Amino acid sequence: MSDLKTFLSRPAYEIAPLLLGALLEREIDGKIVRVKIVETEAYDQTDAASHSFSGRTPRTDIMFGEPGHLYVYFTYGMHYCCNIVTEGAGVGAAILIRAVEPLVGEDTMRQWRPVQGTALTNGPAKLCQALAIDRQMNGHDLEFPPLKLLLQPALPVSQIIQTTRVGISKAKEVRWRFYIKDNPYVSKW
DNA sequence: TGCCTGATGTTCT
DNA sequence: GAACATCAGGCAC
Repeated sequence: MSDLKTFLSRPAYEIAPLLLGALLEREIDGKIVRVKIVETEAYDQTDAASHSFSGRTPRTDIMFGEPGHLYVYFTYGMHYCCNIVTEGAGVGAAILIRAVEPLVGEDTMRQWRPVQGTALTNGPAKLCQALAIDRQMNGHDLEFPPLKLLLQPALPVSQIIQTTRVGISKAKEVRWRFYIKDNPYVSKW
């Protein structure tokens, strides 16, 4: 198993803070876009707010698969959100990418999402639009183009804030949301 | 500045 | 048929 998949073969709530600062490299129409992950949320099957809580279905099949793949779902009739699958095959766990910071190719991202300022990527559905991620990317292996996850050294604990999650109706008390302190791209919700 | 609501499709009960 | 891991725009203050 690759280093990336070995790294991700642990509980989602352990990995979620470690993914802060990691990079995503996306290739769109031959152009490279690189962003830094600044906000994550962990979900697993013991968690009533998780898609995998009620068992494996055709929709959540990816979450129960091999770690290191992308789980893209469609929600509220208009939005995509993307998750990184963690733990082992058969365990329904994933980490929602809630916000990223543009590093390279911001112009390309604004072609897909023509807005000003941090609204480009400061929410889970927004970053999917800016990175041109949709259902066709569901199940993609993050070791390969056109979307790669590049791990970085863990951030100092003093830079990481841990809170309850947002935008959910169940299991609100679970403190599995992590974000980088003082980063302007962290979502306001 | 902050609350409220409409848009809209997929999934599961 | 209802719920939903959202967002943007409108209106009140």
